[in-house]
Amino acid sequence: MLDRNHRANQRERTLLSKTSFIRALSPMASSKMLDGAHIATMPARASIFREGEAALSFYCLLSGYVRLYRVSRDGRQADIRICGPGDMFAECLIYGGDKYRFNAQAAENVTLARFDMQDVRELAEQDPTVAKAIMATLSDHLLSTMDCVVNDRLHTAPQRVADYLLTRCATENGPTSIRLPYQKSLLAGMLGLAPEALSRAFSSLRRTGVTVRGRVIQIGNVEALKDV
Amino acid sequence: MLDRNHRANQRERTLLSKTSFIRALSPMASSKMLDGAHIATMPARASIFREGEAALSFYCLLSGYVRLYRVSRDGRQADIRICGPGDMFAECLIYGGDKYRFNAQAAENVTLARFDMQDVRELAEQDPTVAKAIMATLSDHLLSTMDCVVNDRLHTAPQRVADYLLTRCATENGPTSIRLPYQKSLLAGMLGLAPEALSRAFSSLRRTGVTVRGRVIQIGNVEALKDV
DNA sequence: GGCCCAATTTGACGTCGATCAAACTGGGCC
DNA sequence: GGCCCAGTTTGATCGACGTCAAATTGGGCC
Repeated sequence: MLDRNHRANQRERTLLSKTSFIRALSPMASSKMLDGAHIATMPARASIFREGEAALSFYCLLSGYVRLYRVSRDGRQADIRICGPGDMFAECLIYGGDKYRFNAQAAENVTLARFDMQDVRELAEQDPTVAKAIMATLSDHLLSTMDCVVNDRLHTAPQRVADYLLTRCATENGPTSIRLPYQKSLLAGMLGLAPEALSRAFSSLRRTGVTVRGRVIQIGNVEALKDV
Repeated sequence: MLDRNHRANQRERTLLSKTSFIRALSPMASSKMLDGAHIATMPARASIFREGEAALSFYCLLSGYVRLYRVSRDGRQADIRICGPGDMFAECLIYGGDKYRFNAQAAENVTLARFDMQDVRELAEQDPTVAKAIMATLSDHLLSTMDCVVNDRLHTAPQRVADYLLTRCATENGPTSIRLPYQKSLLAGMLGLAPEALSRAFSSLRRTGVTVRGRVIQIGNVEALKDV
């Protein structure tokens, strides 16, 4: 399951220190967290944990993308969140139950830091900056999951895609272009769409000046996307 | 907007003390929270706060139901969560930004306790039980919002209704009956359905032994609902 | 540069749920 | 008990998206 599994080396400590979670900690707490981190690399499609397993650790992603999803009785999958470099996941179980509530899978080769829940719980009791950082992360994830519900319920496929493109645009107006950091099928899942529906949404955005070639998306006019 | 607005009296302090949030606090923190609570009653349909307003307070509901929702550009509404007695809401803004991110509206006559965010932030720094209780609440809300996304994406209307009924069933098997605590249109919204779709879902569940008369739902066999 | 295979796109079709309009009902109130 | 009206149900229609199958493409690799 785990390719490698070791304590964080200097390079990995530096990467971790740049994440918003670790940066929010006091120097003392930060170094305790770094000392407690276990680093592992996993190949694409590997399972990180499964729904129902005992939730002993939570994770911080250093490189690659991870898919959090649940499976229905008839085998269909629904993505809950896609995590990228710097994102934490399963932190909702620090005070939220003792079993994982969804599956986590590497969407490509990934490097991740694993933290022991119990250790962090104890750290949070002693150092208020730890509790504060956890609360900030939980709030952030809660708000974006709420956004997800609202998007699903109010927007059509082309609108969700336009929204997504806007969040990843550097500029506020005019033409620009974006390179997707992952496969389209992953993007489809995070928008709650079948890959075919994403493809059709892109092609319906052609009239709005959006051109797709592989992972590169050309946007004729950012303003125009705002009123899809 | 606010009918009454006063400090919590004995009756209200008792109600508040029974909520899972307050019960998780140390005696000291608990009494500070109760002292800081402002009680208000509001009539059905009244707005409690709107998206974009400065987020100065969060709330704990003492009686009635509150709808959290967002409005799309073309005026359609999507419910994010329905809160009942004992539920907290807008607590995700304690460490999650300075503006409300959704609207809150009384679904019927409600009594609610208002807490000053800044006061509670300070309390959380001093007393770890406060931070712990906030984290537990945030985790709980995050997990149930994730459930909501998954339900929307994987289940049809009859399945969502069956799920809902199962969560509110006292018994594990055999026949039973349930009384909805609110209007069907509110239930429809929380399941992400139009009222018509909820009605049709109920009528499609008749073949599974579900009978509806007003707010009373008769269930022939709880087991049967599990494999809708 | 060409090959190859997985990823993506396109086409055809079915189903689910939104919407609008009209009929009905149940529960609060006198 | 009867009235009344908001809330709910029913009917008809439509658009959006999922699914399956087949065609196409792009990007990694030699």
